[in-house]
Formats: sequence, structure tokens, C-alpha cells
Amino acid sequence: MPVARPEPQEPRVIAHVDMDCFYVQVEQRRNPALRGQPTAVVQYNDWKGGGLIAVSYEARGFGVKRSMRGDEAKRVCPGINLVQVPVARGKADLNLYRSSGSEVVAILASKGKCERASIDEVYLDLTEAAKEMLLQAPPDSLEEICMEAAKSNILGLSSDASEKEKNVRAWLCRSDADYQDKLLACGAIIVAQLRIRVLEETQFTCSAGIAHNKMLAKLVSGMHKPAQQTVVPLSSIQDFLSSLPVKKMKQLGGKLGSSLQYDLGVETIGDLLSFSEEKLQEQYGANTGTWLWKIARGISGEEVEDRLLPKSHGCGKTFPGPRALKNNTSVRILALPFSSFSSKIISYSLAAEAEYLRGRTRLSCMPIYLGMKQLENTQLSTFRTVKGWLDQLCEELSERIQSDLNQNKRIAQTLTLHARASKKNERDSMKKFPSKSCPLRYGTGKIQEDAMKLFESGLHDFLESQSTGWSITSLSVTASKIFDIPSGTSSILRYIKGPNSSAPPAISDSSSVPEDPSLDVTPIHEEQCEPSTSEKEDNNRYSAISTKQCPANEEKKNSMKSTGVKGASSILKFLSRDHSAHQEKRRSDGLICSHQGPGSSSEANEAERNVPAQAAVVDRSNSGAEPSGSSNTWMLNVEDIDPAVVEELPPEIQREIQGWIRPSKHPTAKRRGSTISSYFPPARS
DNA sequence: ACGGCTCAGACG
DNA sequence: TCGTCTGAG
Repeated sequence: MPVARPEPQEPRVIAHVDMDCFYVQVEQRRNPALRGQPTAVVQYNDWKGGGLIAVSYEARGFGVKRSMRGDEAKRVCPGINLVQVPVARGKADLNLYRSSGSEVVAILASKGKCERASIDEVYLDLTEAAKEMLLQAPPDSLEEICMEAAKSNILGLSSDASEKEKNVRAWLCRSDADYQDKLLACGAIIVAQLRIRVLEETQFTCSAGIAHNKMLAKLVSGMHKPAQQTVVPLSSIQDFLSSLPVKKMKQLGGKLGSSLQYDLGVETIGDLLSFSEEKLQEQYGANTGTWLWKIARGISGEEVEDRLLPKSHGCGKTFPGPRALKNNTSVRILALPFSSFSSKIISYSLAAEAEYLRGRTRLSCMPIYLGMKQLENTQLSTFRTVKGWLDQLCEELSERIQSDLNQNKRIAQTLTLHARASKKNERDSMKKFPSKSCPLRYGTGKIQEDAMKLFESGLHDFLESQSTGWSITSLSVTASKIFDIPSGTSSILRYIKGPNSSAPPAISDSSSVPEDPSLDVTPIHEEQCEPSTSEKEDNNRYSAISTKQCPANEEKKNSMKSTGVKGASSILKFLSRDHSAHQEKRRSDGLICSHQGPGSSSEANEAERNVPAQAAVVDRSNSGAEPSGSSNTWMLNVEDIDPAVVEELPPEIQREIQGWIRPSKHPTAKRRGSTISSYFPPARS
């Protein structure tokens, strides 16, 4: 539900910039032959020509619409070019569009506060820039208003055909306008210039709205498309809103808007004016009521956030209808001679059969025994299918958070799994599959492992001790709670490496050791992708400690003393717990609730939930040297830090490491002694 | 059995 | 806090 924000007293200049059929433009830039042609971007071409997700304006002229199928589009526009979105790991891959969007954001962020609102939209707060212009070079002093600005659409300005551009110039230069509209005029000129820069530097066109708040800017940015901008002068607001259908207002496109129509008889925003704030609050609660009252008057206090990057990364795929992940996709029928389901027909998956034929599955797993055995078997098989997809999704997610780490120095702290599932022939089939989350550990393999555990946990809750006939219709994994890594983190590195890297490592007994070029660091891809999927060129080159390859503790200490410690990788490796111990710990402390059979008690489970386990150590020492702003980053989970090793470090270093640790808020999470058990605190006070 | 895949934010 | 729900594009 929307909520009202206190509005700033000072007038603001806000712009909303919206790329024109963005995915199409990205494809047109990649293949210029598509320019000027009716074109649409589709995903999943196999079923009815795929679904359209972007349509060029030429194609729109033929009546092609978003959310037509490809076949349908061909019907109304036989000449249309259908471009498929890239596919990777069996799913749509939007990275091309994401990175193209970033190009645009980088330009638009140059003139003021910039908020990335979606892959192809931003809000700008141009207040300061507009004030500046009004002081330094007001529109009426400019001998020539830039062409693009003169092509603006001014809401409420009489748009007589040939005179329009002249009128617009006049409006932009009006010396008798009130202050706020003068600011808007400056904003319009700035936005026009920005849009030209975007076109020049990216070849993309965009449209924009310029107004005093986000709501109005957003409302008009799409009013004149493509490649145009629209300004909302103060005097035009009431007329504009009064005739605006409620459903057009952002946040009112869904149930709330419908409720306004059907429960209050409100058809336009203007109709809202006849309701008192109290009445609206009574109907929709204090927050939403006030919000409604205000938006009816063009008031919106929402600030433009200073944020160029997304707050979360998610990867998902749906498995609609017959493609649902289930144990009986291809039906084999087997009548059981004796079982509790003796009269029933049980199906099992082709995958399980194939496994059996390959000799990978033991006979006892095949459905020749009792009903229960058989159920286990079919579930195992479904798990395998789910795991396969989950692994794919996690692989993509891992890649995305790693490049976020390298390029933006941000760490995600929470991993969430969501699924949709349905039960066959169950009365309670309305029940939803619960989402589950846990602390996020970096590394493809770890993410895959944790995601699968989360899935099992969710499935357990979903099934509630029944276990037949379930299927999965969607899967997604999300990384969220993303924080900037604080700068000045690794004094430990400087300390250990010495003031400059030529100095001997202070921590080592042997005083002079040649600098080791981090050979012992294992790239995480190699570490964790056993079936070696097509390894792409690592332009996101990050490295992580491989716990697998850590020697045992004693050995580690010795190697530390004898060879010295060189570089972040060695240090992190040194700090980390050895792999088998780590595994034991995980099993006993249970970062994620492990699957519990029906009837097993849940109190232990309760105590082990939500144990923070994420930490990071980042070597930013060379980040200044990297021109791209991307530098190698080493990660270490705090749970992998060996407290015994830490104890041997100098006190100030110990203190620093302790500083990474935040006490668990969960008193039930019992720890032994000084076990490091918490996670790296986010960057801020 | 079809709009798929993302994102953000509010609420309890 | 986590999980659910709404809404947007």
C-alpha cells in the first residue's frame, strides 16, 4: 500500500526518464539493420512464437502490442522482426539489457541525484542544477535555446501546429513566470541536453517528464513518445489530474484503483477531491488515506534516492503447466503387488529410470518394493530435477553478485528461495510454498548448497507430512540486503604486508619473503563448478579462498611461519578453518534448518535458525590502480575463520578481526567459546 | 498452460 | 526479523 511522505518545503525539479522500447533499441544497436523496422523482442520462441516483451514504434503502428504472442504479432504485422532474448543456462538472460541500462544511468547521473527506478527508467533531482542555471545562464539570456528543449511539450500550453516550437521557446524564456516554473524551464533544458548526450553516447532515445515531484514527472514521461519530453507547469496540474483516470496513477493500477472505482465510484483523480482525508483514511487506513488525499492535489513528497544500483539480484524461471517439475512428467505405470497402495497406480519419473539403467541408482531405490520406498524414489528423482534447475539459477545469481562485488564493492547478505508448487488432488492445494532465506555465503557451490537446503525446508513445510503428487511451477533465488563495503577495511592487510609491499610481512617469523603473486588463490569458478559449464572469459575476475584446498591447521600455521604471508589471498587462506571441520560445524550448528522427518522435534531446529554466518575481507589495495574501478576481491565467510588461528595473531589484528564480528541477535544460537559466529557489519554506523 | 522475469516497498 | 502481498515495467 502506498504511503504519504512529508514533502519538502522548497520547490524541486524532478525528472523521470524512460527509455523508448528499450530492449528493442538494445537489439537495434546490436544489429543496425533492424533500425526503422517493425521489431519486437520475444522470449521463448518455442511456444506460439514466444511472448513479446518490447515492441518498436513501427510495429506498434501495425497494432502489435506487448503481451501478444509472437504468432499473433506475425499475423497483424507479417513483416515484423522478432528478436529473441539471449538464453543462458536454459533461461532468459537479461544481462545485456541490464548493462545497457547502466550505460544510460552513468550519463544521467551526471547532473544531480539519480535513482535507478528500473532497468530502463530513472528519476533525477535536478533542483540544484536548475537553480544554478537560473543564476548563471537563465533561459532568457541564451540566444539560442537548444533544439531539443524547444521541442518539449508543455502541459496546458496551446499547441497550435506551426507555432508550437515558437511558443515553447517563449514559455521557456518567460521572464514573468513564477520562480517554480522558471526552475522547471531550466530543468527542461538540462534534461534535453542529457537526452542528447544519451543519444550521442549510447545511440538510445528516451522520453522524459519534468515536474515538481516524482509522481507528476512519472505521469507525463510517457505522454509523448518516443524521444520527447513533457513539462508540467504549476498552473496545469489541477486540470491535468482532474481528468486523469485513476488507473493511470502509479500505485492505482491494481486492486486499490479498482476499489476506488467500485467502492467509492471514483473514476478520475479529480473525483477523489470530493472525499475528505478522514473518509479516505477510514476506508484505506491512515497512511494510504493521506496518500490518496495528497495525490489528488498533486502533492507527493517522495524523494529521489541517490541510488544507481539495484537493491537486490534475482534469478527465476517458471515451469508452467505441463512443464512443471514433477515426478510423473512421463508416466510409467506400475502396479504394485503388495503395498499400502496396492490398488493404486504409481508413477515415477523417467529420470529415475534412466539413472537406474545407467547403474547409478541402487536397486533398492527402484519402485519394486513397498509404496513408501517408491515415494522416496520418486521424490529423489524430483529433487534431482529441481536441483538441476536450482543449480542453474544459483550459478547465474552467483555470477551476478560476484560482478557486483568486483565492480561496485558491494556484498549481499541474504539468500532467499522462492518457489511455487501445486499439489495434485489435494483439498488444500491452495496452500502456498513458503519462501525461505538464510545468510548468503559467496561461492557458486555454497549458494547452490544453501538454496537446495532452503528448498527442502520449504517443501517440508509445504507438504506437511503428505508427500504425493506435488510439482514445482516456479523457482527463484534472490540475493538481497546488499551493502557497500566500507573503505579502509583492511588495515590488516597493510599491517601484514607492511607499509608498502616491499617491506617484509610483519607477521611472519622469516623476515624477508618475496612477494607472492597470489598463486594460491583459486578462482571460484574452478573451485566449484564440477561439470565445468562453459567457462566464459573472466572479465569479472574475482577470487575466493578455496576452503577445499586449505591444509590442516597445524600445517597452515607452519606454512605461515616458514613461508610468510603474502597478499590478501594467503591471509584469508591462513585464517580459514579447514574444510572438513567447516563441514562438521555446519552440520551441527545448522545454518539452515535441515530437512526433518515428520515427527522429529522442532525445538532444536528453532534454536539453530538464522545464525549469521557471513563476513567478508576485501583487498582494496589496488582498487585505485584499476582504471575501470573493478578490482579483485577476496571473500571469506566468517564461519570459515578459524578462531584458533586468530588467537595467534597480534592483539591489534585480533581486535580488528573482532571488529568484523557482530554478536548474534539470536540468543538460542549457542556457540563454543570464542567461536566466530557472526557477520561483517554493514558499512555505516 | 501461459506474460516471463525482475525489482521495490508496505504490512503484520 | 522474516515472509507475504501488491504493484510496476
